Amino acid sequence: MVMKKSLGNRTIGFQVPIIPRAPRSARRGQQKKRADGNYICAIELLASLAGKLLQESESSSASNNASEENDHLAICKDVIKQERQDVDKPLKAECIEQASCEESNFASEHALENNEQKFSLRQSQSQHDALLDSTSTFSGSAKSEKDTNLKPAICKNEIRYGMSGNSAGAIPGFGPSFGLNVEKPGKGDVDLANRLKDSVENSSKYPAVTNIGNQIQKPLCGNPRRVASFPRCRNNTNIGSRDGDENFPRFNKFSNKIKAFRHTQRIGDRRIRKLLTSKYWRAAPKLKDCETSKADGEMKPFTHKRRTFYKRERYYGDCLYKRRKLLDRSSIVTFDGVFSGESNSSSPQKNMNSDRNGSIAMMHGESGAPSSVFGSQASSHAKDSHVKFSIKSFRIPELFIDVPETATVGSLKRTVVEAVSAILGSGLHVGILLRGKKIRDDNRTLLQTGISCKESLDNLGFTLEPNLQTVNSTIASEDVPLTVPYDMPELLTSSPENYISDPGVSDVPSDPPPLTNSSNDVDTNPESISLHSDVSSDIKMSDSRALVPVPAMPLEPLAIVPVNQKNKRSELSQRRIRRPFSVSEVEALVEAVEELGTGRWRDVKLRAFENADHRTYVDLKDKWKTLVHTASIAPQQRRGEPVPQELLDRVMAAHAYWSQHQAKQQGKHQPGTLKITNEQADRMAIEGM
DNA sequence: TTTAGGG
DNA sequence: CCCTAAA
Repeated sequence: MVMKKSLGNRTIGFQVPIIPRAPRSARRGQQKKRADGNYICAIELLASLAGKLLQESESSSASNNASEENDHLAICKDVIKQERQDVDKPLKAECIEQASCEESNFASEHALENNEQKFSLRQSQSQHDALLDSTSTFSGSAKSEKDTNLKPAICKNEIRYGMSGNSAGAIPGFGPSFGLNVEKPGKGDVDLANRLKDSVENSSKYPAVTNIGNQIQKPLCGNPRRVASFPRCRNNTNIGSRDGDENFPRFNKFSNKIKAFRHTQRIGDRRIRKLLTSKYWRAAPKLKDCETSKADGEMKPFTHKRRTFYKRERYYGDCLYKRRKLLDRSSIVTFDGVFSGESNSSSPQKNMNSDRNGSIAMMHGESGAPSSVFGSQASSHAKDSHVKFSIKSFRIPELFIDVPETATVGSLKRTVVEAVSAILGSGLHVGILLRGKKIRDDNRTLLQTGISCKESLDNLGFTLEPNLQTVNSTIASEDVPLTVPYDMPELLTSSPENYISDPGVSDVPSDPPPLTNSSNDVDTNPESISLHSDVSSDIKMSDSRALVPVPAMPLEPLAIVPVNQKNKRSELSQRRIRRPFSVSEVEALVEAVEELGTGRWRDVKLRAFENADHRTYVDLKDKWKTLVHTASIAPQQRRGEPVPQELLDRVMAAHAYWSQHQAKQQGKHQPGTLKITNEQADRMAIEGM
């Protein structure tokens, strides 16, 4: 039998929490075995690490893992529960270092709570439970540790891990729930550059710090990368690898494993890719630079206010730096935004509206002033008016997974991951939905689009879509004032005025590490980072975490077939931006057609639109078609920029002429040859020509 | 890749 | 504008 699972375009809210966990089995230092099994996935690695930590901390009572694990689970759950109770208290504490594991747990937990309902995968209950368990376990282990000396180390690791995960970027979409606030700062940008520099510089240092952590930490570091690798990044420049390998001797082991894993994955990817490549998924995938994404992991840290944030930056510094190079442009801006965003973090509640996609909450505020109330709207769209977005989750494309009945749950998970990673691997970009409709015009301002109104906020949704590598690169919408990044494949654009960032989008493409951590996306991209930073508020933190945690599922080769015709197009390829023909273009077209006829669009293109890359011969043909139609209908019925009747007459004349001449006899016409039929002449006479 | 048409 | 079958 085949199981079909459909993710549908649903928002998957909480997946995040799940992600982090690795199967318990992975936990106890059994990594070796894992390696053999192809299964090694970042999660597992993490789990293993966690397990090691536990072992050590718990005194190497190593005996039976199983029982211990179970205990851990129990513990975790308990802890979680407790934490939940405590949850309400703000996470404000700046614990970057101390960042208590608890918090992290809490975050994930919280995320779960919030998102559970949203969880769209219709997994069998058992699977679901399994996921939860694994998650719990993971956190649990950490928790148990907290009392030990290791605690600090662990915490650090977590943080780090999270960061790296962020860089990995990835999947946010998929699991997406993350909260993000976007805001365009407008000021305070000044420091950004410096900050960035610092962060970058520090990034190199960071490793050292990490090392202090000891073995455990090392592994962690490795994990992120691993994760990164997951995604099929081939090119990986692997930032991680470099640093990691050098710094961490042990890492090599991992890397080997990882490689193996990758290998496996690739194979799987291929399959997927094939599938993807099929008509529905044309866009798919190239993997861009995977590097950045590497890490994954839980993203806890996210929020811890600024401090944390900075740390993160350091961690990722390398990545960021690279990214920056790659992306350049607006990234910085984004950052700025982010930083400024911090101020926002005000009330957690901000995010609260979720549309049906469950994803977004927007708020308006004047120049960054936190509008605590969600709808506060853009009362005045004054110049500096800003729109704040808190994206809790993204809608993802529907996925169909076809797996043998005999497949294991683990394989199913892997399959899902694979499918997800396949999509992610191709890169994502964000789509914006307003009242269920996609907004494609990136050049429109939020105001124009209506996104700034309260109502629209309620009906706003963000989707993650496979990125066409074709990047329109419109991205640099520098010219465009407010832009919704929507089209941009990779980068989020930060429009000068408003900025909406799309978390993860850009990064994602680069690394789709399926596994993990979602955070990466966000982190990776400067933009995303910025978003996160904004989120600093406690609540937000939790949200962000949620986002981060992307599911870690091991991959196994299963067949996943993205189907969805509905989505197919929307997700894969962006519809080109509509660009109405101007009168002058119409004139040029008419002229060319008069001379060349209606069957030589290629020539028409060359003759009259050679320099207009956005006008393909198909476009010209279509335009001609519409012109003919336009000319044949009453002027009142015509829409758009009116075309001079004179041109329409010529269109009709040419159309008639070439129709009669069976047109297309290529070649023979000399310019000016067009003859006007009587009918046309009459018409012209009537028109007064 | 182009054409030609339907959507 | 998109998508495709044909050529």
